[in-house]
Amino acid sequence: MTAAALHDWNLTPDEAIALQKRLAGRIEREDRFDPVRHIAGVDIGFEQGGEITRAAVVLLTWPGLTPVEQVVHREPTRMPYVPGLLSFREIPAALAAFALLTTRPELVMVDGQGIAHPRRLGVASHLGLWLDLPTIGVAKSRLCGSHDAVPEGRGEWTPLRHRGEIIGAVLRSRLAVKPLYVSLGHRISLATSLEWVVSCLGRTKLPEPTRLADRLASRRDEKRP
DNA sequence: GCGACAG
DNA sequence: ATCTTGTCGC
Repeated sequence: MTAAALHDWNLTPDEAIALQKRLAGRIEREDRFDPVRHIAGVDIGFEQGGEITRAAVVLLTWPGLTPVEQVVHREPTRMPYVPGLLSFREIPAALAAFALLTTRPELVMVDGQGIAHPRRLGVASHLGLWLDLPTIGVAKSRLCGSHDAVPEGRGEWTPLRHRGEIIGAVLRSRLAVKPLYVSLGHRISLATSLEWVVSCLGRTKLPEPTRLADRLASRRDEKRP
């Protein structure tokens, strides 16, 4: 893997798919991280009809989940949304936003899939590889795989399977609300990922890191004070 | 060949 | 993702 290839985000669909297959082999599925003092939440939003990409990162303390830093990076949108190739549309902006942080987190939650992806390299995994940090994918809907009905109890979950492999968990974060699709991104196990997501749940559907990043990315905070 | 399809 | 009003409920 050359540095040039890793830094090229303007690939053809075929090249992007080939790159994902190679990078997937680098994903670490077991826990390997330092004591957590800060957790970051990342999400991307769009402005001006999609012409501008807006990346937001929020840093929260652990424990306590108190927001202590938040950054936003805007840049021209580079490509349209293509299922399976989301990282090539969002990661460049996310990396630029991360570069603005003054403190480096020990854990990152990303709005999107981790390895619960056709080629096992969703945006959370891809970003984890780039940041070389533990990441967890927290998606609001399914990209691939199938699962049984999710138990109704808060915190309960059922495995998400794809081609005979357990690629994630469908978690009931709130009662009577569509479940969350949790999958390991990088340097963390599925079991630990679930523990962290549940630990970061407030009284809303999304865990705090992702919820706050979501608000900042879509400017919901300034629109609805 | 016919759907499905993160954000 | 984004566009959008009211409305039901803790």
